Amino acid sequence: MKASQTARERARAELTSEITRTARRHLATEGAAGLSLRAVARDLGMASSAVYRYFPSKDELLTTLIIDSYNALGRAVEEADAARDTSDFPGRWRASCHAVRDWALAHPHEYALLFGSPVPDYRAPRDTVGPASRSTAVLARIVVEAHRAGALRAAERPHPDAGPLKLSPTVRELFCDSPEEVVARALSAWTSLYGWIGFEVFGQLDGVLEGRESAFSRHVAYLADVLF
Amino acid sequence: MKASQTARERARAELTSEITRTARRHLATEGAAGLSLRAVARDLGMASSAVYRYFPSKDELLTTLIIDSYNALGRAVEEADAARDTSDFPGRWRASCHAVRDWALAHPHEYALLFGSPVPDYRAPRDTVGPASRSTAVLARIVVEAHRAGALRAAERPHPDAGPLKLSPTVRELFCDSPEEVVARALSAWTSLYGWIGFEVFGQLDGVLEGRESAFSRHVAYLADVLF
DNA sequence: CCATGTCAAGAGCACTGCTCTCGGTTGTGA
DNA sequence: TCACAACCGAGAGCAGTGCTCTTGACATGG
Repeated sequence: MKASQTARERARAELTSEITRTARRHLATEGAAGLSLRAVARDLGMASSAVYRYFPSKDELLTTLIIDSYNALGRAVEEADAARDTSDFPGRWRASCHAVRDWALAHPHEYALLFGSPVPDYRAPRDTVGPASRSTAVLARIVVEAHRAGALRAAERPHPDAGPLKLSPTVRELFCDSPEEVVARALSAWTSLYGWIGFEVFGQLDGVLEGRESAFSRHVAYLADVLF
Repeated sequence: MKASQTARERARAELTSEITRTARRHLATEGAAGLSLRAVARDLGMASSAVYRYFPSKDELLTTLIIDSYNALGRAVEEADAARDTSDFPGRWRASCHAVRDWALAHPHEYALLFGSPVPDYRAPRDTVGPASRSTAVLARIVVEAHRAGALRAAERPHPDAGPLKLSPTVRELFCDSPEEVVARALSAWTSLYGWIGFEVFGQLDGVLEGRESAFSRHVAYLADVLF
């Protein structure tokens, strides 16, 4: 019952992963907009219609690519964070930020797929939210643990003209019992991180400055100053 | 010689602007990827091939749309800045930041065209760099003038582990004789501003928090703290 | 008044996502 | 063992895209 079904299903799983693999290769070279089901099928030596046996639509294929990319980014950040001493919160912060940037620069098209202009007529299904929050969860954890260890100055300097934050339950859970000021500063730093990286990946910094590595380090240090 | 040619040329100019107008409408509703020359021609009741008399390629049409969008954003920011008292540097900063955000939220597809994932196989011609820097120039001017007026604390707190910035001549000119620390902090704030706005426009903040207006104000205030 | 240059339109090419049908294979329950 | 059902690949086809080339109509200027 197992091996018998496996004959077919193994071939199916094989071909499915083969499709995603070549699709990922196309995505990395041509970009999301240039990803063509027909081209993928052509590379695999099969009819374009056959691909639809494995992915009911291009969006479905895109979804698995998105999930894979989120996981790849998440893993990279998790590893960078884990490589540092647990109590070295600024070091963990810097390492995680650089991990995001390194991954983004190494996989610009995947980064564009995750954080760039949304693909038209594509609605991200529920399956993506888990992997999507993986890298962000690392950054949030660093902030929360730093706050618990008393290594965070953020909470001590609440901003005067600050209205209350209306956070979603998910985010509130991510930050546990951290005070609002901490969450607000973390949100600010989070978006700022991706602002720089996005500009760098999308070429907005192209004619602006060289030596981006050290300039980015400075940026991350400023963000850390807001937090730690 | 003038009026005679004008008969033809006026018709040509008329149709050209008519094309860009409907193209801009399509862009605003469908997005850059959904912009179709054939659809524009259909809306105008003419053959698709006729459009190519006015724009040699889709990229060319896209370029004028990009320039228009950059100018619209630039004008919005310039007006917001001009509406404030010249010496109220934090106020000008806040107003300009909010102007960028307001324009972006009002024109999400145009924003995506300017700051989102680059359009595949599209290379921005030189004509775009002028309008592109317009909105950024406003922010830079605020920082420079604040520094000259001695209203900038940024220069007083240079960052310890900071390598030298290798700026392009254009940017160096934009910031005149401002010290490196000021430029670095301005760069950081600039990217952070667009990081938040990009996340908001592209839906990254969708399930994260409500009351974005006040949360954004807080973000801008943090950025101001880094600068002023 | 006629040659010249401009223009819109149509056909056509190569490409896309996607659907449907037609055989062929494979797996399974009777 | 055999038949039936499920699955699978290939091909044709539809509607759409950007873009090119040719054709015929029109206005303009010498």
